[in-house]
Amino acid sequence: MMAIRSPQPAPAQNPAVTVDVLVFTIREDALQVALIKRGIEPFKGSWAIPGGFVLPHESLEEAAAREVREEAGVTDVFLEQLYTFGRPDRDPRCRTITVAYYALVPSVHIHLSASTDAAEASWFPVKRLPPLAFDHADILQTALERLKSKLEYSSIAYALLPERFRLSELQKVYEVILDRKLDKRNFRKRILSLDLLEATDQVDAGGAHRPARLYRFKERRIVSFD
Amino acid sequence: MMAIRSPQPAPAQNPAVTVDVLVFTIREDALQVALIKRGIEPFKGSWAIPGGFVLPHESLEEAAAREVREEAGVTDVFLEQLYTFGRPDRDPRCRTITVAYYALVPSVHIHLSASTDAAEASWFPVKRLPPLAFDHADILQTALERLKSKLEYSSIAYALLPERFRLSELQKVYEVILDRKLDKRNFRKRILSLDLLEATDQVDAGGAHRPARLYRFKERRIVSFD
DNA sequence: TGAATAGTGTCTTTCAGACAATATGCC
DNA sequence: GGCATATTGTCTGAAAGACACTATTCA
Repeated sequence: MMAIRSPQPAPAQNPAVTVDVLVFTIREDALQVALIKRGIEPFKGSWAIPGGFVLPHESLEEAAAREVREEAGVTDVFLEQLYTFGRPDRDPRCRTITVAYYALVPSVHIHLSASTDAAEASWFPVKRLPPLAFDHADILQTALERLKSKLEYSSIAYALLPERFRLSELQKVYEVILDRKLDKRNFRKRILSLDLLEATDQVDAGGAHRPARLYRFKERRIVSFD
Repeated sequence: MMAIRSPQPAPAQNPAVTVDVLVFTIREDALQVALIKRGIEPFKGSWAIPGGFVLPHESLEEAAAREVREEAGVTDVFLEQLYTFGRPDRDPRCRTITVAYYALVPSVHIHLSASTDAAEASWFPVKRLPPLAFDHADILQTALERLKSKLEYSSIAYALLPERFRLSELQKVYEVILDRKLDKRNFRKRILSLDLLEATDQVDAGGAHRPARLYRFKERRIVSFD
């Protein structure tokens, strides 16, 4: 069976396409996200997820990686496409479709840079966010859900930690993302049984207490379990 | 700390944005996908995933729903965004970014329609696909992985079945998507323990054998378990 | 009565979760 | 020796997976 439908012509003007990147890290025992304060209208003075146009020669992922590099000065970070947001009215200026990515950077000193159309850049704990521009609150919510669910069945946590870490640091990553306390014995039993980690022969240079053994991920890449 | 980076200006011309939709159904005990035979260059004569431009006034999801309606003549189907594909060279004509969706339609007679730039539309079992245009083989692969994983932890199977169905039909849905046989007793025990189904007082009008009880989903919407 | 599918129970293993005491290094 | 964190095991309940026979209807 065959029928003819009316064609949809190419629109007179294409929508603008941007890539927005949520850069997450763990700081001060909290999950934090990098935001910029907008220096131009619309939403001048509001905080927003950093992003920019996709250039003609680059892929979406390359555009996202460039954004992370410009924003946080880091390369080789975990970067994954999140979702594409395209409500017709999401940008009052013109039709804009944004492909959102999220990046995970290790909890070390990350130097945020403000871009030209941003007055300021800063980390915010995801539990204490300022009002966000555009539909960025939706995007952030989507990212937090993805992060929680991926943490449960994959090894993404490696991307938030330095190469060597204490098991208690790894547990803290799980706790701040899942937003609940975990039992130490059960956590260690489960995480070690996954066979993703190996103990190193080093211990940390901690404080006035028993030093902890340092572990590392056997592979510093995403592995799914379950 | 603050640094100034060079701005990325808006590109002289925006990329084209399309929505492609993988329409899946179960036919002849196989997972099948609707494809169109391209009537125009490039890839004239190749099979492709149906799609089209996003119109100025519609959201991405509305564009995808319109595509399903035009292609398969059905509304109210399960529809979910899959992934956005944007390799710079994926369309030889011009920079084109496609937001891929997938739809699940019940295994009843679906009347496929060819659009104007398609010579023909047809169902293909996903295990016997023709060569596909553009990067559509990648898109299909991504969809199959998503479908398998969502089947395991959500109730999407409802969208592939009529309102009332035999448990053996439901099991078949799982088997053809996961591409492996399942044990009948374990399958029934597990699926019934999820408390998503309810038995109706009807049995099917089957053949020369004991009739099967018909079940239905308590809620015809996606529910996640695990 | 034979063909075809429907329908059902037990056992074993694995995993998750509740739960508390001892060990070690540093000051 | 006191403090702060590290490290470790048992029990219980739930769920997954292996596995085979009886029931029912129709031709």
